[in-house]
Amino acid sequence: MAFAQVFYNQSSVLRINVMVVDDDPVFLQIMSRRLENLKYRDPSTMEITVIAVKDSRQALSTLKIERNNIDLIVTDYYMPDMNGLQLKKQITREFGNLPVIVMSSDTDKEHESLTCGAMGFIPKPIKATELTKIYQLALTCKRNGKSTLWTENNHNDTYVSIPQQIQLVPEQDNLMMTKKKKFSPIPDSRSMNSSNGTCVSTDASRKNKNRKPNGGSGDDFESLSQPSMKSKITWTDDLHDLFLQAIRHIGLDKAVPKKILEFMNVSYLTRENVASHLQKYRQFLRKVAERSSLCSNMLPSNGIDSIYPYPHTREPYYNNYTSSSSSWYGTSLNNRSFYSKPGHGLGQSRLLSNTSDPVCFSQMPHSYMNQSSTYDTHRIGSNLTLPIQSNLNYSSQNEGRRSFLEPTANKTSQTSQALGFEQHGLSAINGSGFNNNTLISYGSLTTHQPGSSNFSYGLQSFLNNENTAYEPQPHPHAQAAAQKNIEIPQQENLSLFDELGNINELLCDISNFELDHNKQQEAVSTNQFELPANVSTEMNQFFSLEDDDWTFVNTNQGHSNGETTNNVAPETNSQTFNMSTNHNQEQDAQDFVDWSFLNPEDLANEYDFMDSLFNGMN
DNA sequence: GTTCCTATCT
DNA sequence: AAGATAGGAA
Repeated sequence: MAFAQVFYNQSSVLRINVMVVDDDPVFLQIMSRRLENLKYRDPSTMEITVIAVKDSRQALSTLKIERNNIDLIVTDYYMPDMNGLQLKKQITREFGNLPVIVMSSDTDKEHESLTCGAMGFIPKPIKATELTKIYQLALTCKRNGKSTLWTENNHNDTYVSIPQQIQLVPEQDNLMMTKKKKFSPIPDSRSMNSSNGTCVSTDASRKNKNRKPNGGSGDDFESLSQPSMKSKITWTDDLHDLFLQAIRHIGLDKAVPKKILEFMNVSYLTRENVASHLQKYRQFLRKVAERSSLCSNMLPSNGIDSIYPYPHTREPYYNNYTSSSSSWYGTSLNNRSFYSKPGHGLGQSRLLSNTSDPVCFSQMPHSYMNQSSTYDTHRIGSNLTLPIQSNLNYSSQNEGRRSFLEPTANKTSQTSQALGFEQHGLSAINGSGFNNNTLISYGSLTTHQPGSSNFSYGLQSFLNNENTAYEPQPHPHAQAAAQKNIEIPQQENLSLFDELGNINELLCDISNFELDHNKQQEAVSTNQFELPANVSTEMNQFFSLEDDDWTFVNTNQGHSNGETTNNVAPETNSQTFNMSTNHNQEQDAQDFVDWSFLNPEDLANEYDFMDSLFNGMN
């Protein structure tokens, strides 16, 4: 049984896992111990486990394996190589929206931390009350299965999940109370006029056929409050990356606005924002599909290659698409697509494949990082400061504007989410590293349709809006209780071919690999597909590297043998913590909680190894 | 009643 | 071009 399953399966104990990152070993140990000692009250129902790592690299390495099991990250600000905020950003890029609290003796960093999306800031030295807050925050995150924020209104051990909030630009702060009156989860813009922040009745909204111009022309209430505070959201690179991660996580064919929004967990995003973006995204995909269909008819269709629009072509993408296109993304493809870059794969959606390519294109504006207006700090009865903000920074309009197809600047590993990483569930360590949600999503097996598009049916169905039934992942909290019944039936069907589906989605350049077409056909009928071992290996490596995602490789290298480590139940009453950064751990560190499977030092070594591989490819 | 999707608007 | 909104439909 996969580790993650067992991890949650042990009992109904709500396990809270906090990763503490600090280069000061003394502080790290003290902090970790004190945090662990916070498992107070009722240890039979809750338990806190601290994963202590000494630097950002180890933190990232650990997350690559244990992303799903870590509920909260508390990091020092000043650390070698990468400071806490840089770590936070990297975490967001690689793993999505995980709650991060920054701590530092330099209180000047509070503002920066919160601006940059940290969930909270704790000044050092840390008081006991802060520790409690951390614990509560972790607990809340765990229960919520998502980032949490506290506000002045709800700091009494209550919480509001971020998606329920609408990000307000600072000028809108005085609307906060008004908007908060209604806490319907993920408000529909039919109820919430997002252009002015005013709640209107659903019926009125829907029946209002006279659209109000942006900024609201004299609509009584909102104009009184804040005229023209239309906050048209801008899909910045980070935001878009998160969007892509969500889609890849959920599965292309199952990605609906609500689920995407949940995954993204960005405070100021509404479902409508996502829906709108999704619509554009689908339009783009459709276009690409059409293009590829046209081109595929002119190219031999063979195995894997057949799923790839222009597998052998190394010409710039725009060579295939002339300026005759008048569509917005056609223009993008021609003029500024990332894939216009010669030598890169063709027909690849930047939407689908955030690349690890180091080439920098237009610089993503970072000015928003310094916008003091992007958040509103709140003291919550302690020194722990929490922003009314999610993990992404609000980017004012016209900043960071970019096409779907524009590259992400300076992204080196932005989409390296583990295959199968799940925000709420278990899958990272299920032995395969696959995303269970997407396992059966994309077969890429429909290439035998004569004369038709070679796109996978996953994509086709997605484009056709053939959403398959989506089964929401229960939150870990729920899982803790219901885990016993959780099966991963797809796991037995796990095959590289499932990955191919994803890869197809990712549209990586896989021209160097070929599949036995007959084998592929067979797989179509049996839904059981095995690649030749050598091919599989190659593919694994290739995909892992190409997609900047080598977790898959790592997790299959015996590092985390779930069977052997899973049954080591964290001792509820243990007062220990695992100083996992040290091999010469103190005795109490390994008494009960066996984190050895993710020995950060080993991970760091692998990281080095893979990093060198990865860099070597560039 | 909510969410999805598409068309349409800005 | 990019995002918001309306309204039918599931």
